[in-house]
Formats: sequence, structure tokens, C-alpha cells
Amino acid sequence: MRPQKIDDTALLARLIDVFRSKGYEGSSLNDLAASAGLKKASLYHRFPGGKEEIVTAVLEHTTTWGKTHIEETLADQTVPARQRLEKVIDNIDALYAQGTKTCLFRALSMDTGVPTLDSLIQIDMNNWVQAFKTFAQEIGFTSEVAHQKALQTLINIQGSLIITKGLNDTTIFKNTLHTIKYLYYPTL
Amino acid sequence: MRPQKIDDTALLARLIDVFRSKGYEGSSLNDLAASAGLKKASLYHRFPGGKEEIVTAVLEHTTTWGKTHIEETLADQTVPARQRLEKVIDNIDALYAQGTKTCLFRALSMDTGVPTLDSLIQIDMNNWVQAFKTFAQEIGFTSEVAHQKALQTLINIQGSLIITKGLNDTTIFKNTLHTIKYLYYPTL
DNA sequence: GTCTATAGCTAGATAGAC
DNA sequence: GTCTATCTAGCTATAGAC
Repeated sequence: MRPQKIDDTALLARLIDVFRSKGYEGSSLNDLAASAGLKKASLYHRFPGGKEEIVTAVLEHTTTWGKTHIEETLADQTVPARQRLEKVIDNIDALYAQGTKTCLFRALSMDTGVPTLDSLIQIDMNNWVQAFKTFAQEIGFTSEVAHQKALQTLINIQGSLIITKGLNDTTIFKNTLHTIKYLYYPTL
Repeated sequence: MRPQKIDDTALLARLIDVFRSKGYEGSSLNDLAASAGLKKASLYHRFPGGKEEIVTAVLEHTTTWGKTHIEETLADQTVPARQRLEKVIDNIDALYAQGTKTCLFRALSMDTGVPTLDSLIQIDMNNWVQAFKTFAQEIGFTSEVAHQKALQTLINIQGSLIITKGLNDTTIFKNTLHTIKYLYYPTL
């Protein structure tokens, strides 16, 4: 067997970047292949189901990223709570490259004609909310308040990414990320 | 001259709806024409510059919407300040149809290959920020605090729209809109 | 596993009848 | 002003050589 030009995880990373900058319809198979240094036909070898299989794989890869970098990190009882939260914020900062890259969920949550996407995104978002909510409950907030704080966390992240892109000012994302820990530790 | 099947403002309203649900690349001229009850060639008669002229007109229409429903409403000294803010929040609630419709800026701020779009969106967003900032200063906040409140207003709107869509739960948008007035009147 | 070549289709855009 | 018909370019997807 001939060796792969690019391994699966590197390939997925390239594909994610294309989708989140151009969206589903805006990303052609030529775009996707080119960013991976491959030709269209080679992409079909790796993903026989075509564009739909590619975007599904990309979303599933994002799901596992969230499981380790958000959910497990926030729930890791061997680390002090505040330190866990700061680590997660760092992870999110890296995911969005300090606000210079947009969110894959946002890029893929348009009307695409691929009904599966919406439910995959919904599952991921629910997992994120649940992770932050569980964390907030652990440090003493009631279920209801914890839920509101979790939602506000995601709202701040997504909203600041949009405004950062629109105004072309990454300090907005940076400042918003910085305020998130005060949602959970108001007395700091 | 033959009568128009649909007048300019109604036409623009239909076109906006297509763009904000499907994005720029996802909206084909057939989609756009069909939603207006016209054929492609008729759209070219109204917008000789094609898709780029259509999307530009759509964004300019949104700019004038913002001028009247946000900027002028917030600055209207003949109305009590709190009442102006509540009116603007109502206008925003209507614009996004209680959270069921996504934001045009968000839909069009992907990598489209149409460089004009980014700067049009940036101008609109800046106008919105400036309008809320001026309002916040008028009711007593310092320039720096007023700026932060204006940014947080837009972040909450955009973020809650994304999360509302992702989780398929319009109560999130409703609740977030409801909290915006407490940004400006914390003692309420 | 990757590639070239190509099928079949739909996109954006035009020409010209009414 | 709207339409049908059509052009070209790009799209997704496949076949088959290496």
C-alpha cells in the first residue's frame, strides 16, 4: 500500500479550517482537497461518502475535542476548581486562535440541506452547557443559576467571536474570555 | 411599461430572508428569485450587477433599518431614555422574529470572496456600537464603561442568537433580550 | 493511496421574445 | 418588466491508470 500524504488527524485539522472559514456551501471539494495538499479523487478515497461524510467527520472530531478539552478538563477532580476553569479558558483561546478563527458550529449552522448537521451541533452545544453547568454547581451555585451561567458562558464566547470578526478587533474576544472566570468567581 | 410583480421594499425583504438563512454561497440566484416569485432573468433586470449587487443592496437596506430603528430611536430626545431603550429592544426582537431568524451580518461574514461585504458589515456594527455607547453616556456612564456596555449588548444579541439556533430553544434569546436593559439600569 | 480524465449537473450570467 | 432559452464555468462525483 502506498503511504498517506497526510495522516488522518492532520487532514481533519485542515478540513476544519476550510469549513469554518467558508461554511458548508462555500467550501468546495477543490478547496478542501487543496488545503490538504490532495486532489478531489483522493478525498473521495478517504471519505467515500463525499462532502457529507467529510463534514460529519469534522464535527465528530470537534465533539471529541470538546470531550477532552472542555468536559473532562472541567470535571477533573484531581485539580483545583479555579485552575480547571482557567485551563479550559486557555483551551478555548487556542481553539479560536485568540479570536482570529471563527466557530465551526456557527459556520455550519446555516440552512445547508444536510439535516444531520443541526442535530450534531445541538448535541455538542448541549455537552458544553452541561459541562459548565456541572462545574458551576460543584462550586456552589444552584442548578438554575448554574444553568444560566453556563448559557452566558457560551453566549459570551460566540457573541464575542462574531463582534471580533465584524469589527476586526481581537481585543474584544480577549477581553470577553478574560471576564468569563468572574461569572463563576464574582468576588475575584 | 409593464407593472412590477413585487415592489422594491417587499423584494428586498424576501432577498434578506434567503441570505440570512442560507448565507451568501448557499443562496443561489434561483433560490433568491423563487422566494420573490420571479425568475432569474428578472432579478438581473432589477439588479444588473447580479449576486454582488443584490447582497450589497440587502446590506444597505439593513443599514437604513438600523439608522431608524436603533440609532434614531436611541437618540430621540423627545422620549424618556428608558422608554427609548425598551423600544429599541422591541425592534430587535421583531428584527430577529423572537430569535427564530438568524442575523444577516453573521450569515454574510464568512469568507465569501466578496471583499466589500466585510467593510459594509463593519460599518453597520460600528454604528450600532456607537448608538448604544452614546445612549449609555447620556444616562451617566463614562466613555469607557459606556463602550463596554455597548459591546456587551451586541455580544449578548449575537451570542444568544447562535445558542438559540444551536440548542433550538427560543427562550434563550427571549431571556437575553430581557436582561439587556439591566446592563443600562442595574438598579431595576 | 494518489492521480488524470471525465461524466452529469447546477451555478451565475446573457440574449432576445413578448 | 418578465419571461424562455442558452452559454460557460464550476460543482459533486466516478472510472480507471499508476
